[in-house]
This record gives sequence, C-alpha cells and structure tokens, in this order.
Amino acid sequence: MKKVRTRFAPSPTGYLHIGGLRTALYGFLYSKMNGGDFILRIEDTDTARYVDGSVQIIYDTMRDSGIMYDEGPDVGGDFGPYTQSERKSIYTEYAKKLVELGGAYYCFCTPERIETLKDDAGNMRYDKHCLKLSKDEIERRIANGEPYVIRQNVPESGVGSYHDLVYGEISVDYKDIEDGILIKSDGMPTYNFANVIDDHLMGITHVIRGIEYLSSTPKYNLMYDAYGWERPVYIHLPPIMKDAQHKLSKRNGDASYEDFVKKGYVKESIVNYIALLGWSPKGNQEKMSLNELIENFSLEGIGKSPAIFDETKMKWLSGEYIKEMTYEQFKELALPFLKNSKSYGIYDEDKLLSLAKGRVQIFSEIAEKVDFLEEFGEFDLELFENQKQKASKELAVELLPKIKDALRAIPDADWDNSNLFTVLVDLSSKLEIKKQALLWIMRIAITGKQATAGGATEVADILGKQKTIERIDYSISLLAK
RNA sequence: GGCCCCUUGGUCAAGCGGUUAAGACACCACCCUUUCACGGUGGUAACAUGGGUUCGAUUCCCGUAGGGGUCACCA
Repeated sequence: MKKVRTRFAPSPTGYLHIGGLRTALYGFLYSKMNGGDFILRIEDTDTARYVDGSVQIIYDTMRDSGIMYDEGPDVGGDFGPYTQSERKSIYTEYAKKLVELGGAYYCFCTPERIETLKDDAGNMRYDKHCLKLSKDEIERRIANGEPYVIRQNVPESGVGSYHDLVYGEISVDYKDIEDGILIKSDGMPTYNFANVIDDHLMGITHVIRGIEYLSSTPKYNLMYDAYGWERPVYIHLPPIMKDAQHKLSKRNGDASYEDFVKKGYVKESIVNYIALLGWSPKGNQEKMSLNELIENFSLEGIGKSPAIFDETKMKWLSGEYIKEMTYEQFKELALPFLKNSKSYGIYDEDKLLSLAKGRVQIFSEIAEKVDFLEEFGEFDLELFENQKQKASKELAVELLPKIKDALRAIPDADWDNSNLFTVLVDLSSKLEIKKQALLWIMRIAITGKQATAGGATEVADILGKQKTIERIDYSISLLAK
C-alpha cells in the first residue's frame, strides 16, 4: 500500500488561526496514525495578501503545539521547494501541458470585457470567448506582449462526482462551474491550479482541508483526470464557529493559538481541545496527549456539522492538565504569570504557587488567586457572621484576643501550616467551640475576604507571624469601633 | 439568487430501524471540607418541522424552515 502523505497548506496572511491549526492537526494525526508523512507547504501565490512575518508564525505555532512536519520550507525534503512562489516555473510548465491536453486555454479578455459578462445578481460567468482563438492568433498576441491569463476549460455539460470521506458522494454540474483562472496575468498560479499540481508532485495521498473547497473539488478532479493522474482521497472538514452564524476567524478578531498560550492555557489542552472540535473519540476518554490522539484518531469520528468553539470547555481541559502536573512542572510555567500578582516578591513564591495550583485552570488566573493577600484593609464586619460555621461578630470580639495570644506563643521557627492548625484546633476544643467557627473568624480577621484561596492557617503561614498578628490587632480595633 | 453541504440538551457530541436517546463541559442540589477550590453522589436539559417508507423511525426518502459554504487575476 502506498505511503500516506498529507499536507497542511496555509497562506501567510497573518497568524495561524484555530481552524487552520485544527486542519493541520487532523492532517498530522492521519498521516502519523498510518505511519506516513506530513508536509508543510506555504501557499504564497497572492503577493498582495502576504503579511511579513507570518511564515515564521506558522513555523513557530506548529512546533510549539507539537504538530511536527516531516517536510517543509524550513526543514527541506525530497519534493521541494515547499514554498509556492519558488515553484513558478513548474506551474508554467504544467499549465502549458494542460493547454496542450485541452484542459485549459489562453485568454486575453480585458477586465472591462469581463465586467460586461456580469448578470443581474453581479455574478460573472466567463463565456469561453477565447477558447475559439486560433493557435496562430494566440502566438501572435503573446509575442505582441498582450497580457493574458490561462483558464481552465470546464466541460459545458456533465457532472463531476467524487467521494468525500466525511461528506460522502458530492456531485456538481459542470455547467455550474466556470472556467476559472489557473495562471494569473502576473504569471503566478491561483490556488485552484497550484494546489493540484503541488499535491500531485508532492505525492499527497489524502487531501485534508476546510469545507470551503467541497464544491470546487470537481474542477480539480478534472485536472487530475486531464493529466492522467490519480486523484487523491478527499477529506473536507466542517468549520469551527464562534457562534451559530459566525465562523471563528482572525477577521473577527478571534483568538489564535498564541493568544490562548498568552492567556495561560496549557498548550496541550489547546491542541487536545481543538482535536475534539469536529471529531469524537470512540471511547469516553477526552483528555488525550498528542500521542494518544494519534492512537485514537479515526476518520469515522469526524462530524459533518459546524462546531461552536467553547472556551469554557477548553479551560476545563487546561485545568485538568494543570492538576496532573508535578509542582515543579507547574512552577516553571506558572512563575511568569505569578509576577503579575501584587503579592509577588512579598511572600514565598512556592507557597503562593502551591496555593494557586489546584485552584486555577489557566495560568493567568494565578495572580487574582493570590492578590487577596495584599488587599487587606478595612472590611465589612458582617463577614464574621456565618450561621453555618456558627461564627458571629460577638464571637469574634471574644475570640480574637485569645487567638492572638495563642499565636504569639508559637516560636518563629514553628510557624507553619500544620503547627498553626494544631494550636488553633487545641484552642477551640479548650474553649469548647467548633473549630470551624474559630478558623472562620481567624481567616476573616487576617484577610477581610468572604472567600480566599487557602484557609486560615495556610494564609497565616504565608503572611508570617508578625503580619498575622498585626492584622488580628487591626481587626480587633475595627470590631471595637 | 443558482449550486453544494449541514440540523440530537446552552455547548461539544454518541447513536448508524426497535435504546430508560450514552458521555463530557456548563448549570443546580447534596456530601466531604479550615472559607474557596478539589473530590464524590445525584439532578435539570435534546432528536428543527411536515409528509411518506416500514410492524416500528432520531436513524431511510421527499418537502419546508433555519444555518453554513461557494459563485475573485483570494486561498
């Protein structure tokens, strides 16, 4: 059996958006699950839309996300060049061949004449005007330096059919396909031509791309047939939507892979999540590493309907990855985000991060989780009231001085979470009150917050003895007012 | 508008003629708990619609509605 070769063929018009990354991922997964090759090809034939630096972004994003390609402009390969603008002469050669085969023809029509061909709805259909030109006339006009394009010669009747692995049988009447331009007047090919030539020359066996090409595929098949080439297997993918009617796109300012990385999503979770958008695994396991995705991927699992991007679910996945990390792994990735917290630099960073781990789903949430430590000040005394914990303002007035005395008795060297807990629980049983009530009052007294990441003793541990006692004094004074 | 495609809970989705219509996220409740979070248990919630075909339709066919794609010297 022929080795599976798939490709990802983005055009460098900006950053790599989520939909494109998913297309790349599926191509990658499919080739790898079959022990095949995955190729990156840069489709830069539209010089007007070229955005500087975007090729680098494509390389970086793919590497960073783990979608590695076996061949590509920057890694080489036996089927290069892998950048279309460097393949111009190849296209010219094949275009001439297609003209000889009757699959295409030269066209000298001016834009003005084309304009007159538009119908009421503004749709244009080329009338094959130049198909009738004699060979002599064509040669003469080319020699004259007249600008021209090469158009595909699509039959005027008949039906183009093919089997798409996701969408099934697709049929389009040739009368609904116009003679599209294959070679532009600047000599560059259009996508419609270059993609066919390259996919064939690069030995691509499976074409995996967005659904926008579903109905134009019959015209590509016409070319494969004209050359006598084997048609690839087609796998078209449904779009990823922002909401029910809008596609997720850079045009709408929607987030890209790198935006999500900046927002602190665990990288693996982004790849994992987009794999799940439009594809469902056979079993019920959703959290999967790239290798597990390769093992479990299957074309049958690809759906036909558009999928709305749900950041909430991706966030959950990111959280799952964080929970699974060792503290060291977490620290390395989290530290840059901790620096955004007002508590950074004031308290022990390991204690801060330990507090955050297990409470955040994405790294950018870390700062807000530990900010509270530095937000102490005048607070609502009603916070001491808590029916469930049997805590009240009155109890706080009574208890806080005793808590303070107990804490002061702890030697500096023993000031840690577990000792604090032991001391306070002992105190609560001695006073015959619920430990929950005592700990609640203590926590409110040193944080002034309804909810905090971390309990009374954890917070006190991080604050240190001096600050903890200062805060208790402050709260006592507030209660005395 | 022509052509192509799509339509199961709020979201991702399983299902491929007979099911109590999975599972996940989100949401709610309860349990656990040193608040929060984690974890555990349970719960609310869906086959767009009208006709067929069939003993029987979420599943097959047709229409309708809604949505998407495409109709560039863009990919």
